[in-house]
Amino acid sequence: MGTTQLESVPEPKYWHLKTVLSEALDSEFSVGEILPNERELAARFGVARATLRQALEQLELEGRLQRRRGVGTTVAPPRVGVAVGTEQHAWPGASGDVWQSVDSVLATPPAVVAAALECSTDEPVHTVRRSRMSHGQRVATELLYILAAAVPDLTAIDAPSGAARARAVLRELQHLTLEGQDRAVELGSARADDAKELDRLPGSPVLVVTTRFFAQGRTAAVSVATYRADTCRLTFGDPAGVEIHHDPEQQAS
Amino acid sequence: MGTTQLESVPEPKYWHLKTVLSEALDSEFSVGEILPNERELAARFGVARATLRQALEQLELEGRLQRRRGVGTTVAPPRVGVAVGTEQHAWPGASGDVWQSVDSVLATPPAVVAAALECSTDEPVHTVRRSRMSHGQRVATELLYILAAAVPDLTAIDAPSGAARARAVLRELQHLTLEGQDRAVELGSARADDAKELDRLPGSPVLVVTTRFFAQGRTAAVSVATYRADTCRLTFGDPAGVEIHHDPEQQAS
DNA sequence: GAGTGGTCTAGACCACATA
DNA sequence: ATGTGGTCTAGACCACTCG
Repeated sequence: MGTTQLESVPEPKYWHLKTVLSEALDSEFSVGEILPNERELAARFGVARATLRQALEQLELEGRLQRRRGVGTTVAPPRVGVAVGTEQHAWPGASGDVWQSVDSVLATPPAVVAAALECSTDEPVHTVRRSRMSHGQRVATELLYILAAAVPDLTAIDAPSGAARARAVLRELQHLTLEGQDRAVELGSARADDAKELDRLPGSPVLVVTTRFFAQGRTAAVSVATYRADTCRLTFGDPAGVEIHHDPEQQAS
Repeated sequence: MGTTQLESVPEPKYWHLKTVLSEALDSEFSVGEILPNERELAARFGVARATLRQALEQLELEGRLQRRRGVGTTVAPPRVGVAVGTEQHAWPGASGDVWQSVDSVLATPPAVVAAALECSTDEPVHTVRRSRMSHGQRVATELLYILAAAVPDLTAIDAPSGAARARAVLRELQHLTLEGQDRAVELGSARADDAKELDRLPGSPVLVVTTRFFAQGRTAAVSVATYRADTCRLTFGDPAGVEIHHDPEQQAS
């Protein structure tokens, strides 16, 4: 029989490509090194550029590559561990908080937030914008919604917005008794404004951490934090060493 | 001046499409409803199918749509909340555990796991495969690696593999004192085997939850759990109501 | 201005589910 | 057998960065 055993389950080209590239990254490239451009790589592997890009997209999703328009594709460093669960049972802005206040205004909440706060969409909330750095890079942005009714003394504040106002809101928050909190993580895609601040394109994958803070028998505040999914590994609970040399990313066995 | 103000920052077509579709989903479709097929939709919006697909991909990533080859595209139900942090400080397999054992073998660990376990790649580990259901759907698969040295009595077990063996391994584990644990969440793409079990295509986005268990002064076990990112919202900490009506997914403001 | 990645097109064929 | 989404191609142009 001249017919050799054909691939009974032919792997998609981009999948195979991804495997080959992944191995090449491990053995022939070092962190920060720049890869040949997409047209060159596609030609080298004998595929269309779109197919090559499909493989690159997955590798970027897994945190192996970093692509920047006008610059090129580089080998990404291992994901950084970012502690999310350590400030257990403390209000945002408590001492030791790693977030930096950017701005704050008093406004009505978007519908989704109003639902989480169990309030109507026309009840005023303080909206605080914060950002978080890690390893010299901005890794997350946050929108913090605080029921205006929960921090009544704040009406004395004059400034209508600004970082100083944000800090004043958070300072006021510390006087409340935190009765509990709640956290959820899910996949999302970056809104235009978050993307810009995180130096990513709109739509790039992010990990959305939603935290609800309970006080006075109700949900008093909600935080929606948006982390870069490509560069971050969120860590929880008992801290400790943060190693796992290279990250347990998935890949064809 | 005849020149009207042009869009100084022209939005990509697929981004605009995504916004339009997203609004249509909210107002004109109900959960489970099937959308027109891709060729039809592309024609209706006057774009190439590839462009339409780019929009659909993002909506699927955000959990708004579900696409199945040979079937069609349907409106996805809201993401289900899946508790991840409640069994705090208990071994896998303890009473109340929501995971179902599937199989177990004694083998040498992959390099990444060996690093997490701080052991060499030729030290034997029990590898237990488990899966997790929620709301009638399989939402996660897990590979649990347990240092063979940590459960020495197990050598008495005869069966070389199988679910019964898996349960025996976990039963043995309960005798150890759990000294602490460690958890991390990151984005990954489904390996071929996990994808099959989760009824997804290889490479689809998943949330990878890595848990390390400490006993006898070292890392005694490591769990790598793979959750469907499209359908799951991982919840942590103090449980409570799991509401947030529709999910704080990101989108063009 | 040259070179990069990002977007978009119009087609083709394939794998899969269903009737 | 038909219709669906998934893969792939070969081109074009655009937005961005940098020398």
